[in-house]
Amino acid sequence: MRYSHQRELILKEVLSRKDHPTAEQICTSLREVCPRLSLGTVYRDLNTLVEIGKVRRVSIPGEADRFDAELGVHQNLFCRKCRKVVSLPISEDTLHNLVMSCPEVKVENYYLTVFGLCSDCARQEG
Amino acid sequence: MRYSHQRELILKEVLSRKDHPTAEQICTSLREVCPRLSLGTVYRDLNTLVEIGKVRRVSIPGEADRFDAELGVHQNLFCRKCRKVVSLPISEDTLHNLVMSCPEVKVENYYLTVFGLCSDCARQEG
DNA sequence: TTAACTGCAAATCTTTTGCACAATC
DNA sequence: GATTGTGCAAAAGATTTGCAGTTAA
Repeated sequence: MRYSHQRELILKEVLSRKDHPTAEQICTSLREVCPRLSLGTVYRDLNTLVEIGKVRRVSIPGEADRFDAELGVHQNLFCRKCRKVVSLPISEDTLHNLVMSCPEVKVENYYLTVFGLCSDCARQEG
Repeated sequence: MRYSHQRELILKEVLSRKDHPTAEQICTSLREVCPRLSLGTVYRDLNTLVEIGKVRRVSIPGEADRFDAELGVHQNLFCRKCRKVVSLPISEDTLHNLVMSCPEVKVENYYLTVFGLCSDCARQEG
């Protein structure tokens, strides 16, 4: 793989944001600095970055994929009210053991998506 | 809500299958007995059935949604080789406690999707 | 120079929707 | 008879892809 200006920009953007942006949001942001950037390129580069493990994809049923660079220990909550994705401190060990304990099948990866209200919205609703 | 022949057919089809079919697969099957059945209706009815809790939606990133009627204790594995969805015996209690233990946020629902190889494919690959 | 990367637009795939008609209550 | 549900086709939304041109090695 060789160097690409666009791919670097995209990686830097994902690294610098904490709001789990979509491909479209990343593209819109970056067009301020790279006006010709195309959405197709953003998708292509994000796929590459996910493959090489520099970026993580967060899929939410019925929504556009989000991307983040927090490769650490956490899973995500999708807020039904403000539609934000927030990180969730869930014991990776416990989850890992739970998933890996399944007999017969070969687990390679897993995804926990939690729905509900983020702390801000939960406070508001009481 | 009033009775509908199509909705009943769709529910019966989902109940009778164990292979987590997509809306398209359900539609194709049912056309043998109801040739005019439209895909739009299948989607509409499946959404209704999910809302009233008779059917469960299984979302897999990048794939069409699957539907099943197993409302019991289990989560799903998506096989990367044969692309089948199989049920997974995971301790619902442990998972529930794990998810519900998150502070501040209000968890309403959650989804564990596991990727890897189903038992058949795992055996083949060794 | 040549293979990988990009922009652009068109294509693909899944799901939803508008509307006129049909079925249910 | 009033609504709800359906079929059909078109639309919408997200993502991929083909191709011709550009760029990094």
